[in-house]
Amino acid sequence: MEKIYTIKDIAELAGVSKGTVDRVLHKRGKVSQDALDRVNEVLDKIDYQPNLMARSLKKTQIYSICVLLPDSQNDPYWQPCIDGINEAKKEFKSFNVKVEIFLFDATSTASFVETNKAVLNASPDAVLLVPLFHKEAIDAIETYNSKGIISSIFNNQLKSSSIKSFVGQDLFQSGRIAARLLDLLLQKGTIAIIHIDEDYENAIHMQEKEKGFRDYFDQLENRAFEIKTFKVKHPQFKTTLKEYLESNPTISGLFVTTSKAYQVAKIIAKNPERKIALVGYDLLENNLEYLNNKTIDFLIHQNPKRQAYLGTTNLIEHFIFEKEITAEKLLPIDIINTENAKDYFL
Amino acid sequence: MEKIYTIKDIAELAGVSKGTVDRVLHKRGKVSQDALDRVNEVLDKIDYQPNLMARSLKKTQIYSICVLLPDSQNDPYWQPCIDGINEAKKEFKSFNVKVEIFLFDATSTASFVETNKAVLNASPDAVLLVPLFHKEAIDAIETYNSKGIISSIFNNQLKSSSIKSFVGQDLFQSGRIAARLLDLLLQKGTIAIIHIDEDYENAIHMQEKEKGFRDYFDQLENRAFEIKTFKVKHPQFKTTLKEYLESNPTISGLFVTTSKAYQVAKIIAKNPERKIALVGYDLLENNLEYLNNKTIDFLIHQNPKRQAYLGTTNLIEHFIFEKEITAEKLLPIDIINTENAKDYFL
DNA sequence: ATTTTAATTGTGTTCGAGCACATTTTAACA
DNA sequence: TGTTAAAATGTGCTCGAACACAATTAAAAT
Repeated sequence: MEKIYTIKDIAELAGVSKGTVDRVLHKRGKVSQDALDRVNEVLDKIDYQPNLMARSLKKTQIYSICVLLPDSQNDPYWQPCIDGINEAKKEFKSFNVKVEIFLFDATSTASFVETNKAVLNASPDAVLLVPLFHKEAIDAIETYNSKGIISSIFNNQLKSSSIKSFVGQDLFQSGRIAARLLDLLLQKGTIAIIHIDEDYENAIHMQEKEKGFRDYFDQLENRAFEIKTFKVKHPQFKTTLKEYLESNPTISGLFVTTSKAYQVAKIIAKNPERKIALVGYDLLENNLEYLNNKTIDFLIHQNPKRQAYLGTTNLIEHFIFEKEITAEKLLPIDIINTENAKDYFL
Repeated sequence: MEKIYTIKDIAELAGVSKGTVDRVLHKRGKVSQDALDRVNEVLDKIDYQPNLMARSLKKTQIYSICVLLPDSQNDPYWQPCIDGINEAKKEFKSFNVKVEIFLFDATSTASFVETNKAVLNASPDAVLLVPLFHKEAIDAIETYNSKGIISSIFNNQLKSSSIKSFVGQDLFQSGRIAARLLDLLLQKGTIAIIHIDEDYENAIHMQEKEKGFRDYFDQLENRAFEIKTFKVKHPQFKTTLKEYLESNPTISGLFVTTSKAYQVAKIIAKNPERKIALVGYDLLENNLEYLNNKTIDFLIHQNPKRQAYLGTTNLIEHFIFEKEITAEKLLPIDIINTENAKDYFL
C-alpha cells in the first residue's frame, strides 16, 4: 500500500506553495521555469492521484448528458434501455451529473431530427444516441462536434471520426451464431433469412447479420444447406409470408433478423404439422411466449439494457473520474432458450 | 430536478444547529424531544441524501475486505475471479477501501482452515469467500460473525443465517439448461451424467445440476431418453471412462458437471466414428479447444469473473455508499458455442 | 534610484459531513 | 434562591482540491 500524496505534500517536497503546484497540474497561470522544474521532478518521482472526492466536492459545475433513443411505445425493444439509463443515473446520483432522456419516434426521420434539435437546445456536455437514421445521425453528430459536445452511440454501429464511443454487438458474428444454431437444429435443408419491417437498404444491422449468417454456411465443408432471403414490410406481412412458405415447401428453418420473430411464430404455429426451426432476436414478451411453447427455438439477446447502461456510465465516468472514453465496447451475444430466458431479467 | 439539501439546510429549516441535525441523523448524543421532532419533521418532508463525497473526504477510516478463494494454480477456473476482484479494486481505488486476496489450496481442507485463520488475523470488516468445504466454511463464517465481521459467499450456495450475501447461479436450472441442449442435440437415446474428480456426496453443486438435469427429462412427455449417472475420480479416470463408454454402446450424449469436460473430450475424440454429444462447463482454454473442433457441443458459462466482481463491489458499496447488501444475486446462465465463445472475454 | 507595471508565488476560503469541544440551557439538590 | 451537575445545543475545525485574491518579487520605464 503506497503512500497517497496530496497537493500539500507535493508543495512541501518541491519547496513551493500549493497554489503553484495547482498551477502546474492544471497548466493555468504563469509559473517560473525553476518552480515548474521542481514540481515536475516531484511529480515524476511519485504517483500523484488527485482525490476525486475532494475534487467533486469543490467543483460546482454540473455535467449534463442527454440520451436520445426511440420511444418504446412503438417498439418494446427499447424499454430495457430506459431501465439501464435509470440504473446508471441512480448509481451516480451523488455526483455532479445530470442525465436526461429524450425519446423520438423510430418510424419518423423528422422526429429524430427534431429531437436532436431539442437536445442541442439543452446544450449538454455529451450526447448518447441511437443512430437509427444514418444520414441524419451523421448530421446531428457533426453539429454536436462543432459545438464541442461529445457524441457516443449505442445499438447501431456508425462510422464517423466525431464519435467518441460505440457500445453494441458484433452483428456479423451475431449472424454466425444464428447460423450455428440452425445448423445444429436442422443438419441440412433450406433456410430463409427474414427481414421484417425495416428498409433493408438503410438497415446496416440487417445486412451485417445476413452476411455473418451466410458466411457461416459458406465456410461449411458439406454444402448441406440452401439459404434464401425474404424481405417483407408490415401491412401485407401476414399473407405474404404465408404464401412464401407455401410456395417454398422445402424451407425448414427461418432466421428473423429483428425482434419481430413472434410475428413469424404466430404464422408457423398455425401449421404445427410442418416443423420449422426458428431463430430470432430479443427477449420481448411476445417472443418469450413462443419460445416457451417451442415455436421459437432460440433467441439471441442483444442486451439493450446493458448497452444503454454502459454507454451512459462510460460518459459519466469520463466527466467525474476523468476516465478515458472506451472507443468500442462489444457485448457478448447471449444465446437464449426456454431454460435460461428468465435469468436475464435480473 | 429537485433541490439537493445539505445538513445546513436542514438545520435552518428546523431552526436548530447543524450539530443537532448531525446527532439526529446518526442517533448519537442526546437530543431533546422537541428538537428531535422538529428535525424529523423536516426530514420527512424532504429527501435528504448525504453528500457522499464530503463524507468519504472527511472519514479517515479505511474499510478492509478480504476475499478468500482457491488458488488458480491447481484449477484455472479461478483465475477470472482474481481478475474480477482486481477490476473492483481498481474501480474503487479512490475510496477508503482496501481489498486483499487470500488463496487456498482447493484440494486441502487444512489449507482452507489455515487461510481463514490468516484472514481472521487481518481482522477485516468483511470477508468474501468461496465455501468449498461445507463444514469448515460454516465454522469459519460463524467465527467471523461472532467477531462482527460480515461474511459473503460466491460460487457455491451455502445456507447459514450468518451469511449476508450470495452471488452465483441457480445450479438446478443450470442442469436443466444442459438437459435442454442435449435434448436438442439428440432427440432421443441414452445420456450419461459424468461427475469428475470431486466427492459427489460433499459437492452439492454436482447434486443440484444432476437434479435439474433429470428434472428436465422427467417432465418431457415422450420418454425418449434414458439417463445414467457415472462418477469417477482422477487417477483411474481415463481407462474407467473408456471402459464405461464401451460397455454402454447406446450412450450418445454426455453431461459433464464440472469444468473438466476437456478430459472427457480427449477420450471421445479418439473415436470419431462414434458421435457423442457433449455438454460441459466453463470457458477454460482446454475446453475451448474441444469446443472449436466441435467435440464439445456446448459449454455453460458460470461467469466466475462477474461473480467475484459483484461479490466484491457489493461489499465495497455497502461500506462507502451504505448500500444494502444484496442477499442473493443469481447470474444469468450463458450458453456458449463455437461462435459466441470469444465475446465473453472482454 | 525610484516609480510603475508585469510576472510570479503564497494565502485563505469554499464545498458538505463528521466530530471534538465550547457554550448554553435545564434539572437537581442543598 | 443559589449552586452544581447533567443534558442539550452550538461552534469551529478538518478532510483535499480548486480558485480568487493578496502579497511578493522581478523587470521595465521614468
